[in-house]
Amino acid sequence: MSDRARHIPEATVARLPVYLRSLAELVDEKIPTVSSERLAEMAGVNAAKVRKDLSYLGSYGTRGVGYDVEYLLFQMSRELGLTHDWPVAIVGAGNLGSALANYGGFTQRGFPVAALFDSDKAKVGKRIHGVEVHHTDDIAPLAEELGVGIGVIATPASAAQDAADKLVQAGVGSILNFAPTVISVPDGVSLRKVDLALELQILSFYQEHRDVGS
Amino acid sequence: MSDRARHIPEATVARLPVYLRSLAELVDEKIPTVSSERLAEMAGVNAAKVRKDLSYLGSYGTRGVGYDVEYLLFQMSRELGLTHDWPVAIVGAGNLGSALANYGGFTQRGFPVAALFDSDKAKVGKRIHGVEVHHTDDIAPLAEELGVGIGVIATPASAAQDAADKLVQAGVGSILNFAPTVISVPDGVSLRKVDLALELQILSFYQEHRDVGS
DNA sequence: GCTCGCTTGTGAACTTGCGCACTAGCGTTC
DNA sequence: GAACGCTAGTGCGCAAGTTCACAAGCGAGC
Repeated sequence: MSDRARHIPEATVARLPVYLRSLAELVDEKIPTVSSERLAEMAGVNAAKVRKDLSYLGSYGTRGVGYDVEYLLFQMSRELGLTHDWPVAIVGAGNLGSALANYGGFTQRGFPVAALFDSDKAKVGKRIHGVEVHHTDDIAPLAEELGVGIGVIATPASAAQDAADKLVQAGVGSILNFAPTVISVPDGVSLRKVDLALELQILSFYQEHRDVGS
Repeated sequence: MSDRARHIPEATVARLPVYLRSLAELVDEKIPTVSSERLAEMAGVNAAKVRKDLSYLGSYGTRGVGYDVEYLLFQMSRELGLTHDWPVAIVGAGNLGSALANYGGFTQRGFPVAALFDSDKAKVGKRIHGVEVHHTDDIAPLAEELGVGIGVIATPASAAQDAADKLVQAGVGSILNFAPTVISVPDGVSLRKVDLALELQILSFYQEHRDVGS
């Protein structure tokens, strides 16, 4: 119970932010306690799954009553590492990179854009949403100096692996990849991807194979 | 073998587009055949997994040789339903919706933007990237008329469920949700989500819990 | 035409994740 | 203060997915 080293399953980790958002909504509505059933409904999952997921964080519920919304919110924020900011570096200052830098919700949610990088020297020196664009050759020294832990890759596919390598070299431990390609990182570096075309193609499959029976 | 109704596991379906992209690269490089090992390396997965995944499509490989790149590419495109276009409707003509409509790669990959919808009457009638913005009240008749099978939700969280309901009512069978909220759809409708904040929070967790041991 | 190397296809063990169903235990009511 | 209703926490069987390891079988070379 007291050891912080409990291993939390990946599937659970991926759901925690969903619970977090639900809890934030409940706080807004000034609802003091919530049952696993209610939370499950809000998060679109099974109630038993909610209880099991939350039990990995500790025993924060009260039997017969439910979970204290604010307390659980705090504990979950702490577990997710959201009690402090995570400066991010964005590699690629094209359409997507600029859009991400301009998107205010980034900073607002505790992920301020600390630096922007591009390999195009014509873009270096410009400012996007108040953040200066640096050359990709300077990723390592700058990202390290700014304490960047999370890197975002918004380059074309062809430049993505190089960007990832440079981010890793800069000591970045987590990468979010928007480039439509597979990139590889050393063990110990977390990697997640967001790929629009891929999502649409998956939906295309299910659309193509819709139940012909009904 | 011959029955097309084989059930393909979800996890496999999600990987098919990755293989597809790898195959497209191989075609560009004029490489005629590929082994499961090579394909696995390109897709960033295990070779046995590649073979099992591909076996769900049929026996398209040749022992001792590998897979014929072009033939496999064709079969996979067919299975994914990518041999024809899938007109999509985008709900929400704000920052994200506009960006998506402007993003050419959409049409280019066989997912032309057939219609744009917004609940703001001031936006109705305007054209974005050549596509007229309609009112969300007209989703049902228009989407049906245009043969839209896939809907994209790019609204604020508060409007997302309503958008989903209207898309479903219009007969849309697949939805890609960009709104940072959980939405529910009836059985038989496919739903996938892309959530930036969620991805960053997941990375934040792993960043916060990085191995203190090494 | 036989042998040998190579690669697919797949049975089977194993791992992870899910969800039921039950127990533990808090708070309230009488 | 005893009994009851309600909800968290969890053990366990089941399902899905992954990986290993091997048999099947193609093609090249002699």
